[in-house]
Amino acid sequence: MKPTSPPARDPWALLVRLFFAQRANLPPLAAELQLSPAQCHVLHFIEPDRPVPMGELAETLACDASNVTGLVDRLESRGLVRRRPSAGDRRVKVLVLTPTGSRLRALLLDRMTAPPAALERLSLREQRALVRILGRLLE
Amino acid sequence: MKPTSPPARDPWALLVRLFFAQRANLPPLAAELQLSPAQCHVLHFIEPDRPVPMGELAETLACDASNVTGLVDRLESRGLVRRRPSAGDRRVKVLVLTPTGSRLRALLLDRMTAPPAALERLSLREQRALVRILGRLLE
DNA sequence: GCCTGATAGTTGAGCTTGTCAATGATACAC
DNA sequence: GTGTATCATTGACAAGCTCAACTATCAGGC
Repeated sequence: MKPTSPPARDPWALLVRLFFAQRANLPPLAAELQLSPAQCHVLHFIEPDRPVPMGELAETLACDASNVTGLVDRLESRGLVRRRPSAGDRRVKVLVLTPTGSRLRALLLDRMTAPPAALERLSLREQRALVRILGRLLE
Repeated sequence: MKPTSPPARDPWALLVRLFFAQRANLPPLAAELQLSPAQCHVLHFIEPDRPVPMGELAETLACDASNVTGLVDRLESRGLVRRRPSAGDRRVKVLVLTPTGSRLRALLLDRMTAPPAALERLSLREQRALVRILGRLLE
């Protein structure tokens, strides 16, 4: 007895299931690149040539600022990221990728966006529809 | 210059972006239910009336078995989960939800599957197409 | 100029998450 | 039976994470 389905609930429930099913892929991928999952998130968020204030990173990761300190400490000690003073505000430090970090990030993104086999089974028409719909979700 | 797009790569890249954009929602939701994100994953995976061997949980979470031990220890001490001996194999222990755990899980799923506003903006036609395509991805 | 209050990042304590190596109990093949 | 593989646990330890306290800086009013 479910005459009227709640609006937009079914597609989202499916997406959540897809998230969880896909979630297990990150740990092995991270291990392959000698990173932790958390470090992958940081690296993923810092685009080359777009310095990111540490506070913005904490907000994006939905975690405490002091956590970002340690996270960045470890990435910096491995030469993947550098802290630099911000031009306008001397309290903030912005994060930039080193060349090594930039290369590792490219590798990470490449691996992460390798589509699972199930996607290949979709017809071209379905793939295009999916791109269009997801584009609207992300805008 | 990208005349031919690699097959199935674009839709997956979009899905990955959606994963990351949505990822930040779990920590606050978990905190609201007095759980950690990891505990949410465990609770999410144990369906009521479907006992799960601990080893299967470790595999699904892509983590070490000893990690599951601690995770379950804390959930069990809070009365959300119980360990029970397996009928067929006396080495394995299966996990079952307590009534409390079952209620909390239902609450969690309800909150998790509350669709973000962006989904409401899709037309009914698009929502149906999304359901159909995602269903094929998950089968 | 000088308070006052807010903000960015760090530090230290303490818990949880996660790994690895070793262990005890059980299953299974021979 | 004996040997070997498997399941869960334990202990040691690194990393992730939060909270409270602290320093340095900013921004507003006077």
